[in-house]
Amino acid sequence: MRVNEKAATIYDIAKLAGVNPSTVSRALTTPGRINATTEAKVREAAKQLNYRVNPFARALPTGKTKTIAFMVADITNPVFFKLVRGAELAASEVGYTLVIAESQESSLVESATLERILPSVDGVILGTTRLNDDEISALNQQKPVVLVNRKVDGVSDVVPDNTPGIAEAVKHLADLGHKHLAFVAGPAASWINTDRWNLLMKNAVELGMTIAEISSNEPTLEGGKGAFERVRAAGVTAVVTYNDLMAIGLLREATAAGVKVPAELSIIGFDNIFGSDFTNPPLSTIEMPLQKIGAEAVETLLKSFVTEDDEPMHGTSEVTSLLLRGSTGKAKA
Amino acid sequence: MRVNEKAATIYDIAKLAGVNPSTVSRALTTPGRINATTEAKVREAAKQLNYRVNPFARALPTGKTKTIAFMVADITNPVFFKLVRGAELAASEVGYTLVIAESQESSLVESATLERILPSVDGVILGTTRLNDDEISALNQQKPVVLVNRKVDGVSDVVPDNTPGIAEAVKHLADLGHKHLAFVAGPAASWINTDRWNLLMKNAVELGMTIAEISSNEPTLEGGKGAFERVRAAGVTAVVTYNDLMAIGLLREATAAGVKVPAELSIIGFDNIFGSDFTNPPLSTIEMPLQKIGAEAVETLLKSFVTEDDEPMHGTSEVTSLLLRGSTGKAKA
DNA sequence: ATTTGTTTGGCAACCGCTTGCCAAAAGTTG
DNA sequence: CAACTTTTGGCAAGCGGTTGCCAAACAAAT
Repeated sequence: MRVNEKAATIYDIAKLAGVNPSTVSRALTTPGRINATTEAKVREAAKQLNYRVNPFARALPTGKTKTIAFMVADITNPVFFKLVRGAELAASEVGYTLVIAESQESSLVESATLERILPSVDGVILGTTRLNDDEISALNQQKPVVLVNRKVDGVSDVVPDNTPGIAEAVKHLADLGHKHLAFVAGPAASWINTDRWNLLMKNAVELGMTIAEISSNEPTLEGGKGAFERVRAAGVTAVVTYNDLMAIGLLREATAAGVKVPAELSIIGFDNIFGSDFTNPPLSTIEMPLQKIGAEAVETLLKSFVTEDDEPMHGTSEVTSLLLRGSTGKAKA
Repeated sequence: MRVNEKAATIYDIAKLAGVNPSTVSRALTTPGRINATTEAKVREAAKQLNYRVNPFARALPTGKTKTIAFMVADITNPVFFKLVRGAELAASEVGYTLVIAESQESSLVESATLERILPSVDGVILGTTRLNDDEISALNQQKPVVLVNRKVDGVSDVVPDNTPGIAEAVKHLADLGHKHLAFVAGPAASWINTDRWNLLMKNAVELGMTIAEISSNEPTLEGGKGAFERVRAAGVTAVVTYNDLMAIGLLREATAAGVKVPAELSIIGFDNIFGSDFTNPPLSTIEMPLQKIGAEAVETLLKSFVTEDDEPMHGTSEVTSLLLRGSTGKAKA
């Protein structure tokens, strides 16, 4: 079933066009280096033979693979879909191939996978990583690294600007008459968790509200569910969660416990993941421009391929914004 | 920031171990071909130099890339998550790398992407493809292809066995007293759409029910929403949709129109996608073993790499089953 | 001890493309 | 028209492995 005729090489083209293989190579890769008519002749021959460069043969002498690795902790986490799509689009647009790898939430698997994959990529994007700062720095010594939603000294990153979205959200809750908020936190070590909490706190205080941190939760449906009791205990009327998954877990637990959302409790999530509008009521959330972030991660990486100095780069922060649906309402009197 | 010492090669190892490079190559790749003590010496040297084969150098003479392409129409479609994960796991388990590519629902993009990626992979899995049968056959001439949820003559495939899930579902609806069903169909050209419809029809008729096909719908939220009016017009009490996305769209539209689910209308979807339990009521659905299907797709592809004959293979059908949640109920009297 | 068979490991060609170097050809300049 | 510069394209040496072929070394058999 497989056709056996081997793919055309530059030697075939050279023969057909009556030139040296090196001329073919140059005609195809260094426009201008070769006389225009010769180049045209070569291109014509290439087309005729349906030529396609062998990426491996090319990678050997150059060391450039035109491939980028995108590491995520869990492919099935909907947060990554748009991230991956943005990255994939940006990569394929410039002829790069994206290989996505899953660490299965394990730093061991992640290291092993990276180890295996590293020789065949030009750089790596760490979508979510289980690696610690030192391991990331070490990795960055070997191949360019771009971090998403995290910051490590000396390593490039792209993170969202949570400021506007959070300001809007807190303002919105204040306008609805809420006085006491809670933040259901995610992983303590997470840069973005800290950033969100700090901004939330700052904004809440500025508007004269109190805010409590419900800490140490798995960033999952279960984590949100498990935080419900503490949210109630905190006696707040509105809650912002670390992410949508937790918000949905919390929402369902609230409903199950007979607590009406948004009448008795307002909930705002983060990310606007797939399905966050399936809930009843649909979830209000602070949207992250995930696709743009994914795209920007590869752009940043691409830039680092050509840049000379080793200065880490920081993506121009993509802005978040509040997406109002049905899970917020007037504070219970 | 990048460390410059080049990676160790088999030549470095050869020098260190005092043998010929070819011996190193054989020691590392053909256990047994070389004297055990020599092999140990080589391995020791390799470890000492922290050697890692250059996959490109290896791919050049062998033509084997240890990479598989996984094509999907839309990365953000939740149906693919588990499919991709299953494939990724199965691939990395045997040292293969999976590159996922998105066709953006366009056969042009798909062809172009395939064109670009084909030289660097050993085979391709078509998760969902916009290619027509001829194009698929042509592709299959060049590199081994495995089709998911579709069948084309002469091409390997892995498809689920919809029989048990559908039998359960129809039985379940019959038990609830439903007499008149509808099937909200997906893409007419889809193998799996046809398969589902045929089975549904067969089962419904056997149990003495009527079933109407609401045809030609986009397999999306919108498609489901748009089918609502026709579902009502059909005067049925229960409906099975081509997939969960449509079921959710239909469910929401029904709710918006004041039609109670499941009291007035029972709904069953297909796939058990992420978020299908977020709805109110949570969606009952016929679950597909997507992760297993993904894994099996790569296993099938792997097998085709070693097999001599060109016979297409057909994955042992993974079985579907009914997942009952809250969207079905007694037929309205 | 001689013949025959089996291991073992070296040699060198090759996979397909890139690129530094160089000489021939063509173009400029005074 | 000589001297010099620029353009053009060929030559050949890699890039880092793999592998067919072969000879030396060793083992088994007569």
